[in-house]
Amino acid sequence: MGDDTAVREPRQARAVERREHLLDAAARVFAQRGYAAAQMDEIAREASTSKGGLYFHFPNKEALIAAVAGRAASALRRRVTRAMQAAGSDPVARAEAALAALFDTLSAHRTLARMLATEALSGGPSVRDQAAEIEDEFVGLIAAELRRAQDQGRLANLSQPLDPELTARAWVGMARALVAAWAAGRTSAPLKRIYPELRGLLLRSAGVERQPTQSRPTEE
Amino acid sequence: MGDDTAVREPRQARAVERREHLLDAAARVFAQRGYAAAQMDEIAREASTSKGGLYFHFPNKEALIAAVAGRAASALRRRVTRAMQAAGSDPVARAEAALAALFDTLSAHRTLARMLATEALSGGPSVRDQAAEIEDEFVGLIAAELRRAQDQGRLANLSQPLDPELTARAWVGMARALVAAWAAGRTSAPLKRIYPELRGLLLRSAGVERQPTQSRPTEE
DNA sequence: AACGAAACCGACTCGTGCGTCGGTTTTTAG
DNA sequence: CTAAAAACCGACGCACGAGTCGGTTTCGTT
Repeated sequence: MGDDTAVREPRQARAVERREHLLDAAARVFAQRGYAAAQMDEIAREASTSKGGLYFHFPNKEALIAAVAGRAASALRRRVTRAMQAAGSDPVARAEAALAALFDTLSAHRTLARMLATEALSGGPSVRDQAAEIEDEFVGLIAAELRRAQDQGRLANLSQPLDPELTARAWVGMARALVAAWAAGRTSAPLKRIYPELRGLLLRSAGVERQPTQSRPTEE
Repeated sequence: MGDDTAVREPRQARAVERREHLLDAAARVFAQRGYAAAQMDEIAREASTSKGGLYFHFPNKEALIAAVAGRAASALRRRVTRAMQAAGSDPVARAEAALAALFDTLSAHRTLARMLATEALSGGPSVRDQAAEIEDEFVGLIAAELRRAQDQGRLANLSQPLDPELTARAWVGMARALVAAWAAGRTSAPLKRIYPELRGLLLRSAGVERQPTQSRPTEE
């Protein structure tokens, strides 16, 4: 009787796997059509299952997109925190690494980019809030590093010391705007050219002196 | 028989006025509820009229929001170009004035802010495109000034000269992000503190040397 | 005043798509 | 092998809200 806990794993494992499969399909459809236009029927079809099967795993459309967004958020969180760790202890390097990770995660998955940059806004208020929370989390992360950088005197002495949170928000806004423009195909610049330039804008805007050694756009 | 054209003006004038009235109501409702959730019935009620009356002036919901957005866009355009003219011929001052005008127009009318910053994205593709076009127009305006500034050697000599369009996009992105955060109440900073700081971020990011004299946040 | 056109009204139609539910298949336990 | 639970199926019900339409009122013209 030692197999007490492991015994029912097959059930659970299958269920989890299935759920994941459904989320993948949902993510694709949401990304392509947007929240409102995405139909539960189509998502089911995309996952080669039926509406009933879909509704067995998720109580409604709202919950489904929330789950999709949640999963995307944690993937992003994982990548970003990893990049920050890899960047060592220099706060400027860490902040920049976070932004870089955000930037190329978004640009790698248009799916995710559309979710967070545009589509997230069209879902019900709950989704909107969720997206805002994710963004806030990042802003907080970056703001903390900026604060440390400030304390260590890594930023230029400005007439008035800059507000780390506000600056972090602006940074994220810049990144978002550039990714969005690129994703929508409204800029001619190729991605490779965009990031280095963004990096320069970011660092200069905060008055960083002695830039950290360029960390390549986090290849992976 | 010289009164040929002017004769039916009373009719026209009333019609225009009425149309304007309807657009006001629609703008309020769209701003509060968002495109999808706004109901034609409610808009009609808000304008103290009926659905029939509303549909007499606009063929459908899509056209209505397009008209609202179009009107907002031209108001914004008017303000921005006026601010730029008032700023004289210095390209840096002009670019900054444009941003400032954008910023405080948005912050003065949460209505408009929500339209352009968030809600515009949830309407059908046609509205999304319209919003993107408006943004592109601004980006172009600012990019042109940045280019001139560059030619006049007003920007720091960077390792690689910066792309004006990309920079302009980033600027708009920053402004949008800060206004959005403020409008959603997710930042503690009051508006008065936000703009000066944003201004600093903008100018530093582009490596502006010899900043123009501070143009007050375009009071009007 | 009398007529026609413009403007307005609101009950109704109708497409759409979310969520339900009785039933079927698949999986697991004994 | 058998039974029960889990997982899945897809036709249907139903609410919702855009847009229609026949009728009414308001306005300008003669």
